Amino acid sequence: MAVTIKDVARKAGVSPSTVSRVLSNHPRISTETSQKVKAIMEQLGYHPNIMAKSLVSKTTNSICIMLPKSAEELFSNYFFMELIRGIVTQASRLGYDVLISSGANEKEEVEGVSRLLNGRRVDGVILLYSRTNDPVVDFLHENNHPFVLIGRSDQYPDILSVDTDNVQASYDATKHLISLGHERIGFVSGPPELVVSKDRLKGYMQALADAGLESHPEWIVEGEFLQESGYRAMSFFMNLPNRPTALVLIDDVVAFGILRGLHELKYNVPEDLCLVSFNNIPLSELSTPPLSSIDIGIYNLGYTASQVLIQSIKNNQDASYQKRQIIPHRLMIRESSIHSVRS
Amino acid sequence: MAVTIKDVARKAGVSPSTVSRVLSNHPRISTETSQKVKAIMEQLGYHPNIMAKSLVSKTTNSICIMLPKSAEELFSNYFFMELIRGIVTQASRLGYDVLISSGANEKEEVEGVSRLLNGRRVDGVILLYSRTNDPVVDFLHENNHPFVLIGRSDQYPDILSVDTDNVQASYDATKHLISLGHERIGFVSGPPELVVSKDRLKGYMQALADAGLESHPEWIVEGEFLQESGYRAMSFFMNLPNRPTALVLIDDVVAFGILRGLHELKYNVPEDLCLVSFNNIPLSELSTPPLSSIDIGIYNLGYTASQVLIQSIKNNQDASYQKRQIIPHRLMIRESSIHSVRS
DNA sequence: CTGAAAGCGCTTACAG
DNA sequence: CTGAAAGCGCTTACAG
Repeated sequence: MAVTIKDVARKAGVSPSTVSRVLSNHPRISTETSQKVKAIMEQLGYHPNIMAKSLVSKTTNSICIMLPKSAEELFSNYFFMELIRGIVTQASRLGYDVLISSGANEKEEVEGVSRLLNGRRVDGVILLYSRTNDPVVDFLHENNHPFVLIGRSDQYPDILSVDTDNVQASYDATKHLISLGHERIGFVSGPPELVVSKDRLKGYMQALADAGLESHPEWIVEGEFLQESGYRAMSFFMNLPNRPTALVLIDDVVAFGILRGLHELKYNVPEDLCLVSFNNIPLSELSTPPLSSIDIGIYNLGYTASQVLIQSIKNNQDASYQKRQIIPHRLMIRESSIHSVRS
Repeated sequence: MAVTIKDVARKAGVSPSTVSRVLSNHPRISTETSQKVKAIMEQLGYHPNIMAKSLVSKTTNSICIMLPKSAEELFSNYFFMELIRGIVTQASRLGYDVLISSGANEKEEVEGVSRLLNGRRVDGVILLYSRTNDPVVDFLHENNHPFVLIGRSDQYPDILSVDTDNVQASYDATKHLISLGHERIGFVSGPPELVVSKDRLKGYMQALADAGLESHPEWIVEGEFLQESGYRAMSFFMNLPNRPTALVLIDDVVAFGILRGLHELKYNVPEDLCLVSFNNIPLSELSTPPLSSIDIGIYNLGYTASQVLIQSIKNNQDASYQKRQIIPHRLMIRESSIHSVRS
C-alpha cells in the first residue's frame, strides 16, 4: 500500500486539501504548515500518484514520439537516436515525460496515436518524418491535437514544424560542387514519398539552373536510405557513357554504399567522383576518404521540436509564435569533395 | 469534452457498469448488449481514459527505459536505438507502452525512476547498461520494484537480466585470432566501471591462458566507446617495441578509430594488425577493410528484456523462470582478421 | 490560511 | 446478465 495524501494529512493533522496545496506550492499556505507537511511527506516516503493527478488536472505532462515502422529500415538508427536524445533532454527539462510508440503500418500508427491522445495519456505528439499524404498528419490536424512535425508537410503549410531548409541545404551542397568546376553532377535521392527527398531534389535542380548547367534525368536516381541504394546507384552511374564527375547524396549511409562500390572497382574518391552527402553522422569523418556532408543539427531538431510542442500545449495552441522553425545547417567540407575539376 | 463511459451508458440505455464490462470483455454480458454498446461507442467516438483506468486498476501497462546520461557519450547511438526498437516492438505486442527517461547523473536517474515507479506511472523499468555499484540498481532492488537489466550485475547475481555471455564471446574472438597463429594479442577495453568491460577482459585473458600464451599488462588499454579511444590505443600499440599482431576491441566504434589511425600511418589491416571487435554494427562490414565483429543480437537483447520484464510484472515477480537470459552471439569473420601469421 | 465536499472517469465486489 | 454504490488518489471552487 502506497502512502497517499490522506496518510500525510492524518499524520500532519491537516486536511488532504492542505497537503495538496503544499504539493503544488500554493501561495496562500503558511510556511509553517508547508514545512511541517513536507517533513512528514519525506518521513513517510510520500510520492504523488501521477495518474490521479492527471485524471483531475486533465493534463499528463507527457508527450509521445511516433516512430514509424518503415523508418526502421529507411533511416539510420543514428539519426533517430540523436533526435530522441534531443527530444528527451528538453522534455525532461520542462518536466515532461516522453512515450515512444510505433506502428507496423500507417493504420496502426493512427490507432496508436488516437489511443494515446484520446485516452488522455499524452498531451501531444512529435512526428519524426514527413510523408506526402500522411494519414497520421490528417488525423492529428483534423482533430486539432497538439503536434509538431520534424520535417515539412506538403498539404498543411501552417502546421507546427521544425525542419532543415532542405532546399537551401541541397542548393549549398550542389553549389559547392559547381564551385569546384563540376558540370556533370548527379543526385541520389530517397524514397519519393518523403518530403525531404523532394526538397533536396529541388535545391539541387535550382543550383544547376542558376549556374546554367544542364540537368539530365538519368543523373537522378531514387533509392532508400540504405547502403544498397548507394551501391546500386554507383554501378549505374559508372556505366553511363557520359557520367557525372560529382554526386549529391540524400544520406551518409548512401554515401558509404557508394564508397564501398567505388573501392571495389578501384575507383578513387575524390579523383574519379566527388561526393557530398547529408546528415554528417560521426562516421562520415572516419570513412576513407572522409566524407563531405551537410550537418543538419539533428539533436537540435529534436530539442527544438520538444520545446515547440510543449510550448504549444501550455499555451493551448496559441499562435503567437513561429509555426515553422528552421534549424540552421552547415556544410562540412572533407576530402570526398576537395578535388577540383579545373586542376 | 471527451465522451465518457456515462455518455455511452446513457445513449445505450444501460448502466456505466455494463459499459465498463463490455469494454473489458466480461464473460457474463449478453452478446446483444455488448454489440449495442460497442456500436454506440463507435458512433460517439468513445476512447477509454487510460489514466482513470490506471488509477483504479493500479496497473499502468507501461514500462520505462532508463537511458543513462553518460551513455550518450559512451555507447554508440546505433546500439541504443537498436535496443529501443527491440524493446518497443515487443512491449507494443504485449500491449505495453514505453516511456523513455534519462538523468544527467546517477542521482537524477534514481529520482526519475523513483518518481515514475512510486508515482505509479510505470509498472517496471529496463536498465540499458550495468555499472558496478550502481545506485539505481540498489534502489530498484531494495524497493523490490520489477526491473530487468540488460547486462550483468556484479552485486546481485539473481537479478532479472538479459545479457550476452561476454566472457565466452570475448574468449571466442581471442581464440579466433590465436587459431590464425597470433601470439601477441592486445585488448582495448571500455570504461573499467562497466561490467561488460570486465567480462570481455576476462574472456580474453582466459583464451590466452588456455592457449599457453603470455599476457602483457601493456597490451591491455582502457578507453571509452569512442573513436578517439581507438585512435589513441593504436598509436600506443604501434610504438611498442614488441607490439601485438592482433587486437580484440570492445566496440566497433573503437575499431573505426584504430582503422583511421592505421590508415594515416600507412599501416595495413590485416597484414600489419588483425582486428576483431564487438557489436557488428551495419557499418562494420562497410569499412576498409570490412571488420570482423561479434554480433551480439542487440535487437534480440531489447526484445527479450521487454518480454521478461512484462512477464515478471504480470506474474507479480514469480520466480518460476530463468532469472538470467543469455542471448547467443556469433563471430562474423571478415577481412580485418583473415591474415594468418603463419603464412 | 484552511477545510468539507464534489468530482475527474473508470472498476468491481455486492446484490438481485 | 445487469445496476447502484463505493472507491482509486488527487484537485479545486466554495466557504469561512
